[in-house]
Amino acid sequence: MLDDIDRRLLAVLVEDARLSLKELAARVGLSSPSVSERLRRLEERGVVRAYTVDIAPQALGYQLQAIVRIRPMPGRLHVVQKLIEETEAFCECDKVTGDDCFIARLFVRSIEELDRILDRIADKAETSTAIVKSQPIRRRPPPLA
Amino acid sequence: MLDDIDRRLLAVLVEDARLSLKELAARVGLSSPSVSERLRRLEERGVVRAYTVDIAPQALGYQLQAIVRIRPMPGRLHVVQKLIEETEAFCECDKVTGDDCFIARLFVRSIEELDRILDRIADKAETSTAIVKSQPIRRRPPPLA
DNA sequence: GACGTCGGTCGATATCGTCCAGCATGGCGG
DNA sequence: CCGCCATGCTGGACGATATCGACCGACGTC
Repeated sequence: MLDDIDRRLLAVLVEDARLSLKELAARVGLSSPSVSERLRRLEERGVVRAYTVDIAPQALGYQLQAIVRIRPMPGRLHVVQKLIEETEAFCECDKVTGDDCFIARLFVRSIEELDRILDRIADKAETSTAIVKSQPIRRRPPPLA
Repeated sequence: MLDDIDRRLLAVLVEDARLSLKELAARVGLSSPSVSERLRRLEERGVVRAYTVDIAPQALGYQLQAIVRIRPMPGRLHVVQKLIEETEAFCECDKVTGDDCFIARLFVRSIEELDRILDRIADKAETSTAIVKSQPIRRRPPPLA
């Protein structure tokens, strides 16, 4: 599905998605129109979902990051999901198998803010909160091989 | 720290980090040299950590995503952390407070692969695995406001 | 073996990025 | 209160880059 050049192209873009076509072309050993065409097709096929920017949460004042496991009370699943989605501080949420229905990541400016947000869920779900102390692995794509 | 234009710039870049300076300039109502200078400073100050590409894991053959909580056995913390870091399938790992020492995200091609990877940790740590069924919120930055 | 398709290069032209000079604004000291 | 400096913006010129069209070669099909 992806050939070797596509993979190298993606690997380069993971590092710097703003490189010029010319530079990308040089890195993978093609001409820039070819690279342009390959990118177009990767986008079209949905391999590339988006080009985006990685922003340091600290720079925005978010000093705290928490991972919350959320188990809605019977019959409250949809209400809880909606509440999570509408809370902007939740920056990632997965619906998973097992007792915990949702696992979500939360960025907050303070413990008080964390408490305030979790309080709003407290009567509809049980939550277990873990504060992030460090990130041995910060978001990376799965191996391209 | 960040003014309104910086925030709008970041908001635009989150959506498409490959837009030209000219286009970015038009979106925030400045000239392109100004935008260029603002980006340079956002990068310099560490607000922008990187420009990157969001790749669909399915396109690479990763059909399964799991979230694993990992509790190393006494004295095994560093060995376990090293093992996690060296396993490329772990694409995110946070060290957290609480009983679970690590919470990690794993991309795999099959249940067999998941089993194989967790087996390598099994004698050094207890793990609880949750398979991701859907993603109500897929990675987004915290509110820029 | 001829033909169609796909993916590539090359060169011309349009578009964009960068550099520079000059100008407006806001904060500060005399 | 006024002048001065620092900062950040703009516009235009010029070099760099993207895009488009024409063409080429490899490969698979009939």
